[in-house]
Amino acid sequence: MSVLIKTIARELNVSTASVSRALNDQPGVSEALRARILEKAGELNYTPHAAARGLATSQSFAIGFFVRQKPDLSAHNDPFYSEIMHGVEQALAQSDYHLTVGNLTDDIVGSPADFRFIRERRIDAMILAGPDIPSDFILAMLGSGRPIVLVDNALAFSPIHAVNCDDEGGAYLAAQHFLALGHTRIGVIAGPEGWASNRRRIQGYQRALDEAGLPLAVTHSDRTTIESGQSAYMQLMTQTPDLTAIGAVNDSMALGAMRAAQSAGRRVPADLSVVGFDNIAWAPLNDPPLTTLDVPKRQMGTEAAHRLLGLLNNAANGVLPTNLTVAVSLIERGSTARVERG
Amino acid sequence: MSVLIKTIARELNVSTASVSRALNDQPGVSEALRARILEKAGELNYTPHAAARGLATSQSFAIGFFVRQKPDLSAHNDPFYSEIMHGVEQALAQSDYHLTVGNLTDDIVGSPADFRFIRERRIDAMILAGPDIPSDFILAMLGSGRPIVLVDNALAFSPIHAVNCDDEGGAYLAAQHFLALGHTRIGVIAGPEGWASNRRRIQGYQRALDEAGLPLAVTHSDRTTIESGQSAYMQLMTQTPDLTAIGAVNDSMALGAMRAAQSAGRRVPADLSVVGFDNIAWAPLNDPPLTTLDVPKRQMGTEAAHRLLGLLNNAANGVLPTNLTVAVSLIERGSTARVERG
DNA sequence: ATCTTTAACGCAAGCGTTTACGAAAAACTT
DNA sequence: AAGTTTTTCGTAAACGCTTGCGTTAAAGAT
Repeated sequence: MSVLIKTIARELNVSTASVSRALNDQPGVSEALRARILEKAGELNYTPHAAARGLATSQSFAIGFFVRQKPDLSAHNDPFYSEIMHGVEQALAQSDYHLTVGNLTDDIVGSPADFRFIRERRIDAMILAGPDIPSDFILAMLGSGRPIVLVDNALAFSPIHAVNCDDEGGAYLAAQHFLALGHTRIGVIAGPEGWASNRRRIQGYQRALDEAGLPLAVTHSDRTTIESGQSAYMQLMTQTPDLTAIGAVNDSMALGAMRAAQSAGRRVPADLSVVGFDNIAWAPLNDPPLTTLDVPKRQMGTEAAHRLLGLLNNAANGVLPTNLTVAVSLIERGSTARVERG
Repeated sequence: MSVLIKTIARELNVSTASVSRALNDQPGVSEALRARILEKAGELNYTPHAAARGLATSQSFAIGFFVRQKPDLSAHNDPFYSEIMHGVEQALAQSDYHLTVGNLTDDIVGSPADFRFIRERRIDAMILAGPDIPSDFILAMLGSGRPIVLVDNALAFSPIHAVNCDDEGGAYLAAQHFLALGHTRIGVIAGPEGWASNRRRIQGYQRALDEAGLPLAVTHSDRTTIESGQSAYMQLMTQTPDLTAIGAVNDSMALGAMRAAQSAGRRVPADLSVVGFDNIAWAPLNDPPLTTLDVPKRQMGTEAAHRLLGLLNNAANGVLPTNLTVAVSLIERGSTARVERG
């Protein structure tokens, strides 16, 4: 019926042990035998049985990609994590591992102890994505001993592998862009103060303006949706009506702010420049197309996967946790312009 | 160390066979024993070892979600399949199965014979998503004997389970909407003639206009992007300049057409009504917000998953292939209006 | 030519389940 | 009360692979 290791062994009159060793490039087989085995395996079109191998080695050769979707995020329904996942999948395609996915629901983060993927040993390692994963949960997962890398998240106190984008640097870039266009009265629209990425993005703006000796007006909102962008705009403008440039902490808020400005009679970019963050899919489709910061989601995925594979190979000698931040780049489009003189 | 079936057996002084039977609700254990075993299992926090179980039963308890991304589709970068995947994942969360994902690259569809997920028995069943999967490949997968359901695809000649949206009905709805608004000169912008869903959508428009005794102008394009929407608009308008309503075969093309119309000085919806198809994420964000047909992606995913689970359970008595088409609904937004009189 | 080291290979015992099959006990027959 | 059926449970053999250990053969050292 199906061709097993013992099929090859029988046909070649060798032991299954030798076949196994040959197939896995392990020492203990002469080159001559190895060659014969490999050839026969190809000829018979042999494929290892994943479960059997898994049972013997207590590995699953599966990597879990688990994301925690904020309700907010599904609102601006952005293929952010999908893109990252594609990156992961792409990187894994070269390897022996395959990808299994899951959603970190409230139930799961609530009681990490019965996270089935771990308990049933269905994965060898995992990627945890999303800013809203409780650190308790992360620590619990860490306790399972499996390699983990965080994406779009990080632990403040405990060392762990993580890949994030350069929030601070990106925001700094945006601020520089404003300054280069001659803006001097600049504001930023942000989400909840608690989110780390939010804070870093604000800091980026702050640093640039500090360097230029200019003030920065900041408004917080409790969400990061289009609607909250609109209301944040109102609030910001009543405080500091003379702003000529607004940076938002993400594209949704930027879009909201733009809309609010437009319906208040201000033209973008003639009267007001605005830049977003993330470069979500419809940023270029807006009217005017949104200037924003592109975060290389795909690359973040492949980076995370490569790190994981590295950990899996050197599982013995613990690689020390690295915190990778990938660079973001400014995409100049139609929503920013040189400030009107006067 | 870790708690196994034999741990429970030893503690209770019974055989591992009984424990296994009790845990899987199989006959052959008295209710009394079953209860004791279940209790002890809970107490010890026992979890089955997936690989071992898989080896014994030759099942993996994994379901594959494989999508073929058209280059086109990644262009309008729409979380279409991600949404479907979420639906699948959600439905599977209740079951014993978990989800593993993969991309159907050219390599894979090119040589189905070495699709590792199948060969290494890593999955019990699969969902194949995307209109561009060659039927050769689908047939090859079918040959593996595993349950399969197609999403956003269907085989013309061979019976197979599939879930699609009601392309024809949706288009009919859109046409009705135009008619109700008083439009009489209506056109449609479509992609490649070869695509089945394209054809069905055109047919929907056609049927409604036939019933109303009105003509329908159709333009094809070789892609379905924003750009091709723009050029298709030009083409359509040179042929039939007096159109007051345009239906597009998807939202990207609709947006392209709208943009082209606007830059040609026509106001939407005052001078021209347009409706899309799919209700992609940025449809409501456009200016004006795009009237379109919402296809319930999430639901398509859960339906597909439920079908698969059904097949998995009745694997013995072959369920006859069903072709489910889910209803789409018209979302009226700002891009359509009553035709100007005169 | 003998002794020691090293490499090549086979044997067999796992890995943690499930599941025929058979034995013993319990439940019905008449 | 003895035979028959049914239920309950245990024994042991898979499932397909990996790997520690022992044996034999090859190679090196003296």
